[in-house]
Amino acid sequence: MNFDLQTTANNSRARAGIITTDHGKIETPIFMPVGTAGSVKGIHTRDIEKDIKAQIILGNTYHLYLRPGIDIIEAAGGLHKFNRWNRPILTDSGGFQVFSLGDIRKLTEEGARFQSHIDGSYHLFTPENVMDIQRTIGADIIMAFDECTPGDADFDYAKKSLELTQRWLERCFTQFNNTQPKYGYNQSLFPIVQGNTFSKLRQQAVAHVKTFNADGYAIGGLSVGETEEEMYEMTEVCTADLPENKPRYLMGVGTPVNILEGIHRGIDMFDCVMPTRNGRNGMLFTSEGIINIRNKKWANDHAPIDENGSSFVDQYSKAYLRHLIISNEMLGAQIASQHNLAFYLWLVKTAREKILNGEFLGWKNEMVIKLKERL
RNA sequence: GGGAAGAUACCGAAGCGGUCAAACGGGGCAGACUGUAAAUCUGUUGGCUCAGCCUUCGUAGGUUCGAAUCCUGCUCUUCCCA
Repeated sequence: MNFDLQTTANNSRARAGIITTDHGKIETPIFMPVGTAGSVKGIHTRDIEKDIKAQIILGNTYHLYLRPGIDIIEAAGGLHKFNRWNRPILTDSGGFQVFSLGDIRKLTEEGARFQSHIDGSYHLFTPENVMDIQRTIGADIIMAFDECTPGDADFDYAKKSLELTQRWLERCFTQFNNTQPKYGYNQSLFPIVQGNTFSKLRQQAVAHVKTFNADGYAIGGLSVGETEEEMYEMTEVCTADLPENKPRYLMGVGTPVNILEGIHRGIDMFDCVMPTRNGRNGMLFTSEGIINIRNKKWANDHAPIDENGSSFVDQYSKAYLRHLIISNEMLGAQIASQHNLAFYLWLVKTAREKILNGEFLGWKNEMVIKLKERL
């Protein structure tokens, strides 16, 4: 994997670059649709590629390991062949599930013992087997196995947790470096910066991850309950010290505003379930603001969902989409998800253009005001 | 024509003398959702000058300190027999 940093804005840390993988190029800043179980919920890969114009999607180690199981993915020839997405894929390690499945998991030095949310069976994830599983899934970018702490964790817990994440990271790289890709193309391992909302811990974490000279670096443990101000502050603390010539990935973020603010602070890659999950639940993100399409005021509004939207689904009327969502028709969830993803990809593409032509900061400040609007 | 059961809020349906403006489900309205245990979850759903008051349980009367709950007439619905 290679990263070509093209431009850095002069009055912002915003950057434009190109990541090159064996499955193609990714123009940054980029938003990566989340496809946890091997599918971006409700959207065909054809539309992900040609309509939404996504350049890379996510998968999740935990979910794919539990179902269908890595033996099946291996027999398919890897996730790209299994889900027929021939462009870059990034897999999350299951570290986020250490956080979100908090009730049914136990942490030890060795790893995390989980109970499957599907059948209650017990499983152990270690840095080593998570690397092996991600080798088998075959994503272009794989993530270190970490502990993601809740936003309200205190300093002592955050410090202990970071230290565990750091020891796990050493083991991740050892295992990664001692194993080979299975399908003939390269994989890159991204470490994850933790440290919760404590600048000192974040700085220590950044210094530690840099020692691995990785192909890219992720910032984790944000958008997990802390305030937006804390999230922005921690992002800045991290990007200040991360290498310029490597992509930075802010995990799990966020709202369209969060993404613009993240780009402004030097982030190159984002992922979030919000466009798809919130879309299924009737929330639309548009360049004019946020729409709750279930609200009665749209019932007889026959104007397009988003007149200037980049997706073909944007020409469906608000009244029709509302009818579909209210009626629990699956097409409604599909249209809403597709619209939101197309909007997110339009947003980062436009941000990239503005960075390249030197207009980013002014444009960003205008957009942030509009994007917070409730229609 | 004879007999039986029943009529409860937007719909379905509990309640069977006081703690009932009335359980529960659906529908309606609104909110939440940030490396997806989520096509999920939460709140609300008679009116008002809103910690109180007013009007509601087919309809008209009655019994009672007190009725959605008991009694009588009427109207309608469903089922059974002819």
